[in-house]
Amino acid sequence: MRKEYNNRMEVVLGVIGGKWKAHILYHLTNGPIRTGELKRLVTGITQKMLTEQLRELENDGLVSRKVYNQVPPKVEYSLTEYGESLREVLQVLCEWGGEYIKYRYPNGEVIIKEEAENK
Amino acid sequence: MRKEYNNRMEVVLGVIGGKWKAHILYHLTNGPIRTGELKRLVTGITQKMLTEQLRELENDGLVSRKVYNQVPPKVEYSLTEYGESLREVLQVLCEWGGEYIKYRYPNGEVIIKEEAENK
DNA sequence: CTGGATCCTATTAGATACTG
DNA sequence: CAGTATCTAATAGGATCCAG
Repeated sequence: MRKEYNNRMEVVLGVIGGKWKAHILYHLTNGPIRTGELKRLVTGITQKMLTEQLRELENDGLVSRKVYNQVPPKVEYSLTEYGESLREVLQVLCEWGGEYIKYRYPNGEVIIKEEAENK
Repeated sequence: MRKEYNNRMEVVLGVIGGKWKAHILYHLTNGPIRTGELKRLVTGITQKMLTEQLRELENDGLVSRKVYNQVPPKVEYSLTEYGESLREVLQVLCEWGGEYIKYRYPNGEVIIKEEAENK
């Protein structure tokens, strides 16, 4: 199937767009992680969505899936070598997010839990 | 309404996430643009979605809307001063998109029209 | 017990027609 | 031309089931 894109933004959104992917990838930048842990970290995602999104990321070459043949089952996801190239991109996104909150809610009306914890 | 985020990625996705926003903002980085032109550039978007997304971006302080009181109507959208801070972020995303295509389709099986035109 | 699949419902996006 | 309203189609969410 031959696909055409109108511009590079279409490419990016095709690969890491949607409601969950950037979020999943963001957590994967901290190293390999098991399904359950990932599900816990990506707030609000369902098992179904998580599996679907991970499969797509695998097919796009950004994530690899490692199955440990044991009971109880253990599956770990991690960034592929090429997936690592997203680290910087995700970092830029996150930084902007942090600045945005400061800009819009300078008096701390809105908080980011992960950062509040580090105090 | 007091909102809480678990991390900065949630913030970013809340503001520029979804199927269309990054795409719209990307075109706005080229300067003020009329509704119809924007609709033409954001491939596949419907009038309804375009209006909805622009309203949300307005409410989040990233986009401003200027109405010219004339017949036929003319409305122009542009980035706000703060919205300009997204320029760099969108740029990083686009660059990654360009690299990704080269990596996955090194023999040019997939093309990006906007770039093909510049040859 | 963990990871994943399936089915059904709820929510959101798309298509079309209409108004100022 | 820009925007709204209504209806339909697609997609996400929830509950439940299954395999190892």
